[in-house]
Amino acid sequence: MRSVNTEAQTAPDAQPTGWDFATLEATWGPWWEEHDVFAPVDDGSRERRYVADMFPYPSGDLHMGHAEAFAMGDVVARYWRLRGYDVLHPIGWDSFGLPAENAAIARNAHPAEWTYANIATQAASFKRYGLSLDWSRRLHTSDPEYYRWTQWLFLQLYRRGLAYRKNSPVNWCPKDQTVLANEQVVNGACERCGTPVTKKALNQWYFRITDYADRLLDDMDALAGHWPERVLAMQRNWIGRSTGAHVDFVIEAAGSAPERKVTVFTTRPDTLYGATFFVVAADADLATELVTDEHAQMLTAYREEVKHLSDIERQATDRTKTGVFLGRYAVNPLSGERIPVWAADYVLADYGTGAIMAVPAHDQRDLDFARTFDLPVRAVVDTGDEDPAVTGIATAGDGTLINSGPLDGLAKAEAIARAVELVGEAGTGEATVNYRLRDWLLSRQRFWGAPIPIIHCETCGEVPVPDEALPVRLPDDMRGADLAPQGQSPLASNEAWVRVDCPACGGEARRDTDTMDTFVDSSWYVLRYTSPHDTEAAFDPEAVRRWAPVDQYVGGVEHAILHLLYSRFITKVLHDEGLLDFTEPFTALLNQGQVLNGGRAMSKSLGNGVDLGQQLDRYGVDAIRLTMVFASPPEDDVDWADVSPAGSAKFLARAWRLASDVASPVGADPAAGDRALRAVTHRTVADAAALLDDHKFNVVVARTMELVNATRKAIDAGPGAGDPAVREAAEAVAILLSLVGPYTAEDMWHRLGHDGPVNQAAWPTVDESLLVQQTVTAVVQVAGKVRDRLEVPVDIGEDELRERALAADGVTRSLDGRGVRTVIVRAPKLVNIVPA
RNA sequence: GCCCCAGUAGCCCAAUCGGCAGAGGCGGCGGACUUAAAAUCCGCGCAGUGUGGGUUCGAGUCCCACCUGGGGCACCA
Repeated sequence: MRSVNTEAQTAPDAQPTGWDFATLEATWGPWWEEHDVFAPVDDGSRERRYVADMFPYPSGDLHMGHAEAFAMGDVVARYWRLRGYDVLHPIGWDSFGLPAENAAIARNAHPAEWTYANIATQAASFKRYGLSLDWSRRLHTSDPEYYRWTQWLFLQLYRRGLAYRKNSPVNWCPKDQTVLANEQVVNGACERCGTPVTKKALNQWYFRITDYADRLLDDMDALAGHWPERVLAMQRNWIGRSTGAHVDFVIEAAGSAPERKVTVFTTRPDTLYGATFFVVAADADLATELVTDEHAQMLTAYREEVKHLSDIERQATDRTKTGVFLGRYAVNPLSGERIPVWAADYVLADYGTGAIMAVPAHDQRDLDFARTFDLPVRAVVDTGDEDPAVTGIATAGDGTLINSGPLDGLAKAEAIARAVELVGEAGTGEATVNYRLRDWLLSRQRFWGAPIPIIHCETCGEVPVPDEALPVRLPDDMRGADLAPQGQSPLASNEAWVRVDCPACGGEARRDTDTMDTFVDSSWYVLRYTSPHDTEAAFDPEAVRRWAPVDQYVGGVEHAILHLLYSRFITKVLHDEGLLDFTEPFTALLNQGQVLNGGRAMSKSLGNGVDLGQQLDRYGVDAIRLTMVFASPPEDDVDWADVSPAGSAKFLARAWRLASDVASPVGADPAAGDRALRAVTHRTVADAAALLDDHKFNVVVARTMELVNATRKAIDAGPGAGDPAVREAAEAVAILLSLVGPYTAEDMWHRLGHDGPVNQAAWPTVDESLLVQQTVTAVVQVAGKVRDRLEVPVDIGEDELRERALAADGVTRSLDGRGVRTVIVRAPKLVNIVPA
């Protein structure tokens, strides 16, 4: 059985000699704070870089996942500082949200109490964790000074027509008693609490993110190579652009119902002649509008039935198709054929036009429906497969058009183009594009969020709260049971808060009582970091120009769509508003993996949780950070059962001891030092830079370990502790180690005789001449197998190397009299002799 | 079903352009020091790169097919 680290199984280890992490932490933590080491200078003397970690939600204390993510971000921030950049590395809290409200209800408190207590705990933990953050820019999205500008942002979108209210069936979480955005529904369940989501017809606020679908998609080209490919793939998938055509069908008059036109969206206009029936979404208004009196009762009953299905049930793909005939007929605009109109729940009200032409021969869903209700199936593309009417398997591949009048004989792609032309000429259709992406439902019926800054007036309608009246503050007299979910926002019951004079007419009016999705808060915070104390604007355009966009963003892949898509959208809106000169907020993205234990995510129910605080107590901050970084590439998961924080501590102690052993004075000229050790030092530093640029932090640690080993050997069994090359190596170790073990590295740096912070040291200059080797081992292969090695000068010529290789003992032995067919020479490293 | 990513030693992981499969660590084994242990130091690599083909003088690396694991999308017309 696989072992799992748990508190119960771990007996205290003895600490490695000399190195005492508790003392180092107590010494250097306060010293960094006192000397304000990590705030950017922002005076333009150095090139600026902006690195941000996805800010935390203040639920309890920091956990192992935070420890990993922030360790990664800090490597980048510290590396860039060493490379001479002026680095902005801020911290803040995503401090609105449901957990605070639920805690407040349980404890009869105000959500702010729980929230700010947790923030204080987390802030203390962040400081202990030794992160190189600029604390002066700290922000909390639940501060009125912040959410004032979130409300301002809402009004920008409102004024641009990008924020609107509509009545629509929306996702409703019965447990949390609030609506959810599409992005927050995972497999038909609430992303937060796992409760199956139901549909509810409500009037809700939306952001028109679909207007930006094309740009969100196309601008990803610029992110390729800098963002993880899978995140881009997920966003592409989510936006789901599909090209096709709108085609108008006339629905014939029937009884009292007049003739009317209904448009469908199809990606396969080539199959128009194969449409044998017509389907509208059962839950769309269109269904009730079309149904004849005779069939109305059937439809009502069917709609009732559909309404009671959960999303999970409705989406089961193996479910038998259901639907009702509406008593009407649609006319095919090309063939003139009359086809029956049905309502069914497999057609979605909010995708395309909520109506489709059904081509059962070439669409599996339509075929399933046709077979259930015994509707005709007519193949119009000869794909070479068997007849779908017989097999029950729709054919979607390429083929030759048949039974299709003017399209007969064309291939699929040609037929699509021709069909679009034909409907275009007839004035009954056109090419179009459709998206899976839906508008962003942002209103929430909960308390702990930024109130939507709209006032509802009977005379004037929707009136935006004037900018100077912002923020619309949350009342501070609501607590405990006042906040209990009740199907509408708790704010609605606070009459004193709701009643307000209309800003337009002065008459009696009421505030909008919904609050904003917390993803609105987090969609713009990286802009706020550039001027967090600005009281005149959401952000100072000058400051944004200096720092933004974020050069390196770090966070978990769980936000691959949600937060990242929303931030990209908001950035584009602010760009269109003329407030930003860039259109993407995050130039580069790094997704750190998860921290697992025993192959599974840590969880209470599995009992495999590892407490960060206890790990820090036991091994020290540096050892935990080092363990996180060294375990694997940043984007891979770390399994705590597979790693050894004790081993990390051992290495840190080993590195740290080097500093005390160095016997040459500060400034000793390394040129006089041992060349072999110097070559290792300079090679390591040069490689580390390339590896860091490539985010291979685990390899940087491995290379640092090598350098430590080489230095140890030089002290004990080489030129000795007094050699200046040993000092040079130890200083390089301190600098490299400062990326992941800041306390240990800082102490080393000072023991080595330096006064300033190690993170303000310069990245060591690499002496290229030390990287050049005099001789190199050339490998001699016979038929691809290594048969000999030769020490040769690096600049050996091809001919000479060939001769020496052919004369090599191993070659003669291996050839054993056989002749030579070809000799491939790659001077100076390799010769491959191909025998005859 | 479609789309992405990954399979290297008992384990975590390295391996610029296709060029000696092993840098680093964990574990294991052996040794030095010790009355003993801890700590420290030294030494030892045990797999031929998921499978099968292909290209090449040469493949962990490139191509094709497949297997396994992880993730995303999925009644989206």
